[in-house]
Amino acid sequence: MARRIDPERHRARRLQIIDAGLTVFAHAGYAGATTAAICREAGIGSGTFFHYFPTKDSLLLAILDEGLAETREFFAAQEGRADAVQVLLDWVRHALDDLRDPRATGFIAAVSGLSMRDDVATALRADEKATRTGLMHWLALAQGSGEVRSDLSVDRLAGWVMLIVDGFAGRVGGSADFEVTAEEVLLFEVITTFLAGPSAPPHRATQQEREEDPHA
Amino acid sequence: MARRIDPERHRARRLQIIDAGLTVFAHAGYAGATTAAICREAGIGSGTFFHYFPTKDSLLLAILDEGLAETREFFAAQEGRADAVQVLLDWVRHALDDLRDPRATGFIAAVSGLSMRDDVATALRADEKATRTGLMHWLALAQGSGEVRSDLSVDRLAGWVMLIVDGFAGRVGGSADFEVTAEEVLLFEVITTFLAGPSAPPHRATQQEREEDPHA
Amino acid sequence: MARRIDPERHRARRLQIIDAGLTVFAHAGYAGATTAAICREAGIGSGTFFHYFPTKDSLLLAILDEGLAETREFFAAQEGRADAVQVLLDWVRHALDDLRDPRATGFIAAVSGLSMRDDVATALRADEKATRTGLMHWLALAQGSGEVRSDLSVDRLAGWVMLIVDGFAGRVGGSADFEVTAEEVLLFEVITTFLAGPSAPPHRATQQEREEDPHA
Amino acid sequence: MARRIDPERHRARRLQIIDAGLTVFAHAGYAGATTAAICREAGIGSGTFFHYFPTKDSLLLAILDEGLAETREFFAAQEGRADAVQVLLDWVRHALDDLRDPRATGFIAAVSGLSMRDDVATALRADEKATRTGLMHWLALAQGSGEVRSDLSVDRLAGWVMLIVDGFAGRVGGSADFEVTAEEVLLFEVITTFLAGPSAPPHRATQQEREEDPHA
DNA sequence: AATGAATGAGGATTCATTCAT
DNA sequence: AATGAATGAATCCTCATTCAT
Repeated sequence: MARRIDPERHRARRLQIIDAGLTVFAHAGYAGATTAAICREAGIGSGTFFHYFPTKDSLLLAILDEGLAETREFFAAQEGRADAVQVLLDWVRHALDDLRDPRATGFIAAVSGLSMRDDVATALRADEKATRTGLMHWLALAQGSGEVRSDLSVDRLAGWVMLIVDGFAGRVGGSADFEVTAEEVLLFEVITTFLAGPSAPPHRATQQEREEDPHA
Repeated sequence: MARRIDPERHRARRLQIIDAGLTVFAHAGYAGATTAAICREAGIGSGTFFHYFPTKDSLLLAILDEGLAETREFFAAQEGRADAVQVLLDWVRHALDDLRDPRATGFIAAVSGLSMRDDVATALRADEKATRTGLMHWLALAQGSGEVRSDLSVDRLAGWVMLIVDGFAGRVGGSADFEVTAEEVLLFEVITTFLAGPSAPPHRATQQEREEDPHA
Repeated sequence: MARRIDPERHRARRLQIIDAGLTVFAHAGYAGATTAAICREAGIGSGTFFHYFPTKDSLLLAILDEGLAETREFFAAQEGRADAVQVLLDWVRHALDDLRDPRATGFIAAVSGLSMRDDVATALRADEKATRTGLMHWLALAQGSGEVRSDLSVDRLAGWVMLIVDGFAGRVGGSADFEVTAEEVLLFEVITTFLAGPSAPPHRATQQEREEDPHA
Repeated sequence: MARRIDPERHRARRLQIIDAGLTVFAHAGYAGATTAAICREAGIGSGTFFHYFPTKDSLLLAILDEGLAETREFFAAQEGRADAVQVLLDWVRHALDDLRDPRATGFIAAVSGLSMRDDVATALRADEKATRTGLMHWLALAQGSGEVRSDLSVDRLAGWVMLIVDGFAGRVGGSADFEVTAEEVLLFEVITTFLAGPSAPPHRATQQEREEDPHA
């Protein structure tokens, strides 16, 4: 009787290799990550690797795809919420959670060194578009309720929020003394201030409220 | 009349190779940049390349050194100025000018993929430290004159200014529709707002208000 | 009621794989024929393949053995015939029929590229020896009845008949515009002429002339 | 002062590698010929090999090209001759000389196993077309002078002469006891008889003359 | 018997680097 | 100083074969 194909097992192995790839890419960079090292990390033979991924490149793209899927899942999970601004901040929190995986920044750095490659660029664009689209939806709502500045298009707002978060991610990877937990407060301040816009700084208002609140 | 070694000529050739390296690294990434391609770009033979740089790595480090030197030159040129805040903004302008070289973002991306390597990390840290030190000097002055928020250390302020500028640089490289010239206004807004801090709205209009309403 | 091993079924599967091997070897050459491709062609899993043949090599040798068996069958079927020359020509016809299988020439070409391997060389020699032996028998009879030239040994005659047929087979595979059906007439002419020998023109027209002009 | 590019040296090295390739392909077949073995045979490092030939395939094609060039040279050297039939027989002699290189038949066998590959097929077709064209020229002349049968087109005649020579070449490689020198007489007989055609066997005439001559 | 996931030896190819000229 | 031919270590990948189910 034929051995049944077990999709569970296949998917598990695949994720195991993806995880190993993430680890080794993050530690050694893409070029420095030999398939042998990835196999060692995954605890498999080289043949098995190529049984699951036709090329080393395809593993990279699979990881990027996984990231895209995660992004989509995040936004799909927010559907139906009413507090647009909180969704935006939750996305930032979500991004920060990713950054707590010590491999994240290394991987991001490794991939950014490959952005001249068409396949990588396409995958990166897909991820960034999914994020941008997701953010724009809530930014539009927040603009509608007056919680977010209206002097900039939602597209531009989304881009700038991502810009700030990306810059933050770069620091996390770059400086050893830049800790997510220690710096996240400031991140929220900067983003909130930015979204409030020049004429009605919300963060300041919030702080004032706080100062006034204790007496209440 | 034996021809003496001409240091001028030597330095010119060296710069020529550095320039070619910058171009090819930016276009192809570090691993994708073969020494052969760099030689072609520089219009020299491979032997000549290794006459000037012992290894491909050393060329990369030389480029990074060049960047460090430029950073130091910038700050050296500001010495003696009295308008601290303007110096800070001039540094941002200076960084933006660098980004107008189309190779800049590609090179930055290429290098960030190598940050796990000790030699590269050291060079990057040196550059970032020079910048940070330079900024901190003027931030301290600006704090002293009350033009910059004092709730954060100059170290942290410097880090965050760099964070924002780095995030900006990442966008310039990443999205084709993110133009330096179109977006720089917003960059200045974000940085100015950040430096002003939550309690002091930085926007010009806001600043004018401040000047008019110092007693409040 | 334990299922007994079914030799019929086993033999059928074996032939199915042999047939697939012939097809794929012919299309892709020996090295280019992956066991995976053969399995696909045969509609079986790789495990099944190695259940029937211990190695890819052994499949090749089995195909060659099959050819040898066929050769032997052919000559066994001729036993007892009296018309030696016709048997020889029937063998040519038989060889031509083989060539009508479009896979034949591809397979022959593939195998000839392996003739430096001892096992293949041995198998090829066995086939060629069976053919040669078969032909020699009838050539000897034909020589005895004066229908075939006697200035050459039967061994040499057999070799040359095979040489011509092999050359013909090579053309069938090599040129798209060399059709078996169109060219076989000439093949019979050349072989007949060769077997008749220099002193006895074999072509019918020529023979008629001869009969009419015996004094010349 | 720059090292001068020495085209002589380059061509010599190239031929050296081609020669080694011919040897190893003939001995081991194409797939069995590792680039390492070719380099060992040529006495060079693997890097040098790929300095002269971008791929192992390209070496094979270069060898085939060399064969094509040789074919063209042969026919170019015959230009202006008046004895068409002798030119044809000289071509056969030329082909036999090639076969005296013990590597020739092995190489031919190796290549015929690759004829399903487009690049190889194209190269083989080019060689065969050059030969065919060359032969057709002299066959036409010989037909004009009545020395060669006219019941077949020159195209077909050329194909059949090549068929017979190819069959001969196959035997040289296949059987250890098929010696060029011992068998070439018969080759000339078969070809001459074939070209004379059924109605006027020229070889027979010649033999009759011989038989009559001794008495003269 | 049948399957296909897992394996790893083997091989083509790349490319930084050396060195004779 | 300048060159580019020569080098070989290092790496990705293929594919015949094994084996647990």
